[in-house]
Amino acid sequence: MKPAHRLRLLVLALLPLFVWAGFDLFGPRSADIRAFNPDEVARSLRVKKTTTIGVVIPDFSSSFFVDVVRGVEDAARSSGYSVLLCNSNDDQQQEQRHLTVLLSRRVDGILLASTDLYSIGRGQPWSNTPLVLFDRVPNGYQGAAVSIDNVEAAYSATKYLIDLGHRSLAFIAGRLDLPTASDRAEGFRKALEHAHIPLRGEYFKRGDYHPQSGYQNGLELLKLPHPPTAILCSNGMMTLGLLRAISETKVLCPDEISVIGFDEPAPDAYGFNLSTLLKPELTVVAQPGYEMGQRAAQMLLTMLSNNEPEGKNKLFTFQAELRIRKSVAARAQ
Amino acid sequence: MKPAHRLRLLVLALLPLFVWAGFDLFGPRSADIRAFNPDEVARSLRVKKTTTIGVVIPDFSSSFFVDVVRGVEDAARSSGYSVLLCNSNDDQQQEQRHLTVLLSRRVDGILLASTDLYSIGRGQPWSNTPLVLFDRVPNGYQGAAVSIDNVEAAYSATKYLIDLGHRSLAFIAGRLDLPTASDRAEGFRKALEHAHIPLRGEYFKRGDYHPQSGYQNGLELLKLPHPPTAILCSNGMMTLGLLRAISETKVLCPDEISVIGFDEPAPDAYGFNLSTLLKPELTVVAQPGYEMGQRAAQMLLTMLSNNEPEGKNKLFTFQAELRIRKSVAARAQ
DNA sequence: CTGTTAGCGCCTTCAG
DNA sequence: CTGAAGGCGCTAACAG
Repeated sequence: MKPAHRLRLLVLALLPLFVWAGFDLFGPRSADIRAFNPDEVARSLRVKKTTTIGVVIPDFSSSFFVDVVRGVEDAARSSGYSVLLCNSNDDQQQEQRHLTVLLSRRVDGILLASTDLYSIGRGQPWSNTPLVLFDRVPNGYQGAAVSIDNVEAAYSATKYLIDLGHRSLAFIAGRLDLPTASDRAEGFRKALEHAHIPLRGEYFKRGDYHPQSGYQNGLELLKLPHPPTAILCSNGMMTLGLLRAISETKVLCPDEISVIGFDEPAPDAYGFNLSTLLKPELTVVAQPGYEMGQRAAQMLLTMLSNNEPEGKNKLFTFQAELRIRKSVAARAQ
Repeated sequence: MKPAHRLRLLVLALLPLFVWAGFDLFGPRSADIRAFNPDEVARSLRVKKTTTIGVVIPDFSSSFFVDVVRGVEDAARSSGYSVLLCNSNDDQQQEQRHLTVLLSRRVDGILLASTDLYSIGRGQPWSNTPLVLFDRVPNGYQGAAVSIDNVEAAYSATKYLIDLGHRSLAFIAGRLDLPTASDRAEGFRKALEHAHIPLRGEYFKRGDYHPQSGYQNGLELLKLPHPPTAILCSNGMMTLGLLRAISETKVLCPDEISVIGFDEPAPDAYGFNLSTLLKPELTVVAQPGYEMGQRAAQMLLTMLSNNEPEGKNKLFTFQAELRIRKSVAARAQ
């Protein structure tokens, strides 16, 4: 018998004595705040599970993505998961690097709004870490994803403008290699087509989802010999830039130019939103960012607990909501 | 000699032969995209270092904290660190739970804007995980922290109002148990005192840093028999609520009421900020959130690389900036 | 049912 | 310089 064994035996033999004598051996210890604090790293190594999910967003300035992350964080936390947050800054290399890091850190799953969908479509050799795409989902993607119907969203916003009498409609598109951008563009085109309104080339602007391009394209539109009477702008950051352009050129909104933006340009705060306080109060197509994040996380967690690395063709589609405020005016024909 | 050894020996003996014969044994493998993807979990366990930092913020709706996180993420990433993001929702229990989780996950360090400074002041038995406080730093805190001089910031904003002729000044305070809130209140009081302006009790409102309290307190102030001519509001979320109250009551700003808010109510986006587009364009005391986050992360990383768990009394203090826009009007005496 | 052991994948040390 | 072994802290499997 080794000395260690002998000692243990001794302790065990004496234990009842102490207890009987009334010593509170365990009370204070278990009441101690730092009770027992297991090493999750070691545990993760052993059980091959980190209880951590990685989320990669392309833009941390965009309140839409911040909302998504809020939703993800809430859902993850309530299931005991932690979230590793990565910002790709809309840079493919960064995104790749982030994904590599997440995989090497053995996250249990990944939530991704990709800036480089080509590599997703190609089917990355991503081990078999479960993946849920959000917001940016390739058409026909065969996997778990959450998104909105961008064609429909842009279509109905455009139709709203047309129904109010607008015939000179401009569109500021995002990066057209992204499905969100091309789908919104398609929705816009479709609505015009259905109303038999020709689309003038100079009214279709191609931006990149960043504020400057909204500003620049806005300026160009406003300074056209025949400026449009309404502009649909395909994301929140560009809308910011567009509003700036409008304010600088002193064009009156909505009197001279009507505007609809995609996304609230500021986070929803307990029922208030800054859009309400803008001049003019901005009419927007609002995506339920928080809910999308929550949902995406839940889908991922379900995949994890059911042990199904492939999301079975599940695409959850949310409805965008046209929030009518005061940046759109009716137009006499 | 065990069979395994024998096999290995054989392989080693034959290796040169294959190489000599021109077989490219390693080329394709090392050129493979998934090259070698080490298990960071195992590595972390071995080297007792996770290259991960935890950051705990109290409010994910606040664009100030989002800015901070952006800064943290950038700094962390550029040093190869990942960040575990936690939102305490201004709830002490959540915060405790998050901290416990972060410690059990063996993060290398923690960045914290605490909602429960009492426990920090008490000196938590936090192992010796390096900690950098940001934004919310107890007075006289003996550790690494980054913050702004809140007394000074509120003082100079108040002085600005006084210099413009205002004598009926109201203040909407945050949670006064937090140093940011009490310091800003103190700065406000000091400025009045120095100008020999008495502080009327009904002009000093106590909020909780959330939008509703800005709304509620704003409403109360505006409906006073003798309403103030200017309001200083101590954070961005409450300012949102206040603006809402102003807009609902149709009190004219800045003509009837001047307003200064703390923090930009929306994230800075490449030089544009929504404040510029609000009606009225909002004058604010802006904290450099992004820089604060960057700095806090850098301080932490330095502590890590120098292996100094105690930040040596280092408090880095940023300057807040009064961004004068159009929500403040001069007042004839 | 309790107590022991093997090994997760890596790095560091030490032997050859 | 190259290769083998031990062990980080944990848990699942197994032995008593």
